[in-house]
Amino acid sequence: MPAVSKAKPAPNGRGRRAARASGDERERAILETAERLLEERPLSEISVDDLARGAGISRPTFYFYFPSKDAVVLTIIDRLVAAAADSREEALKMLAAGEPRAGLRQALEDLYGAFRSRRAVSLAAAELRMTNPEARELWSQVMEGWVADTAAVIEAERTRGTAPPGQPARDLAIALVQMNERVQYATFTEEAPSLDEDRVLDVLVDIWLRAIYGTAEPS
Amino acid sequence: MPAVSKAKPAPNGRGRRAARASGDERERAILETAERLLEERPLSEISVDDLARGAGISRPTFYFYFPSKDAVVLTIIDRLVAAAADSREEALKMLAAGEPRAGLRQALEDLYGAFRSRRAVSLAAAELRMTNPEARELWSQVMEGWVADTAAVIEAERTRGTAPPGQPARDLAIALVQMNERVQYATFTEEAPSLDEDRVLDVLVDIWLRAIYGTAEPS
DNA sequence: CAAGCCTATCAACGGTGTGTCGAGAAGATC
DNA sequence: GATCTTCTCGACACACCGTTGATAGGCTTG
Repeated sequence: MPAVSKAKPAPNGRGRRAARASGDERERAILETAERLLEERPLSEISVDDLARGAGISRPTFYFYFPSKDAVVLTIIDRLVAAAADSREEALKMLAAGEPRAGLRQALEDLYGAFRSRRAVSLAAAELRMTNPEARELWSQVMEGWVADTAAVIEAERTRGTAPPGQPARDLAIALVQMNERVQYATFTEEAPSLDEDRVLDVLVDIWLRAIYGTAEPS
Repeated sequence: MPAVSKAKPAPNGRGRRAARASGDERERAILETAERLLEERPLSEISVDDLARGAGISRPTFYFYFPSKDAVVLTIIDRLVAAAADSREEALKMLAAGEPRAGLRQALEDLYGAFRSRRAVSLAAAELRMTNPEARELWSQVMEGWVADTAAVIEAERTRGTAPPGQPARDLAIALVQMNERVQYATFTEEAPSLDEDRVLDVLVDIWLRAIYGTAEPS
């Protein structure tokens, strides 16, 4: 991969140029085309040519704006992730101050909503993660954020004496966060065994509560 | 796709011919090459040519034995799934008769082991699921099997009075089974936040027990 | 304003991978 | 030994990728 022209050292790390003037519109057109096409078919069935044509330019010109198809999708995912991070902060405030059940429900609901509202992008992220290390890294950071927050909440509840001891808080957090990811993904794709859109949060909240606050002493 | 010669109507539905004599060895060679290469790199970085050369034949000859790279991997996954299904039956016997904690632990351990012992194939299955409908369908059936069994166990425990009521048994089962899939996948790939090989079962068993047998009444 | 310099564009090329077609070789079977 | 079946591959057509080099317009700036 030869240098991406010299240019200014890209404000965003994603490798697309700074972009100015009319080129800005083109760049937006590419991103919008990508989002539009992702509503229709999976990432693997979208070519660079599709993106270029959709944005009204030729394939080589596409490469003037983005170094690859993956870079386009990563830019889109970046935005989704940023939006979801805001949701997370909101949710944590609510959780920190009070009622566990209501707070947790609100938190998981916001999170679910953030991805539900951009279903196609969420699915593309999962697809890209399979083949693209950068996407893997990005998603890792996202997961790590939620795990850290969740672990902190669990620790706090245990210290407060409202939650009983058990598995290490971080381990519990990892499993719960990963459960949410998988269950939500299944719901989005409506794959074979999956939870209904309107049941998924009830079930997840219940498991979180039992895992965090419950003790299981089967007779 | 023109008819696969006429031949006998393939014993297996996967679309490869019945194969006889020396062709049998070739077919095995292809499958073994695929498994070997999957230990080294992801499915997306293996070409039909790699498989052909690995089996000592040319690319066109490969197509005499399998209609595509995907078909090879599906055949391999088929076998893994069959082996795992055996594990499942074993595990259920143990669960049906007695101690929930020990039984459940044993069940999840067997399941984990079945996929752990063929880590590369398990990861390839996950990768293929993203792009191949047939792989998706196959995996769906696998998940459905475990969900059905798990739901049955939960129902039974509730009827026996050993487990309290709660979310519908099937919904609970779906979330738990999907959690296991995701958590185990993360452990296999050692991705960013993931559970240690030797902690993963402790954590999963604990969550299952709390989700099934526990009630959560946060103060 | 002419000379230079960025931004933006694309035709054409070379490369990799896929799947098919048609022409055979090699070994049974009649 | 003629024929059929199994098995093999060279050569092709196609799709997609990423790069090169040439060009055209705008915006400085001396």
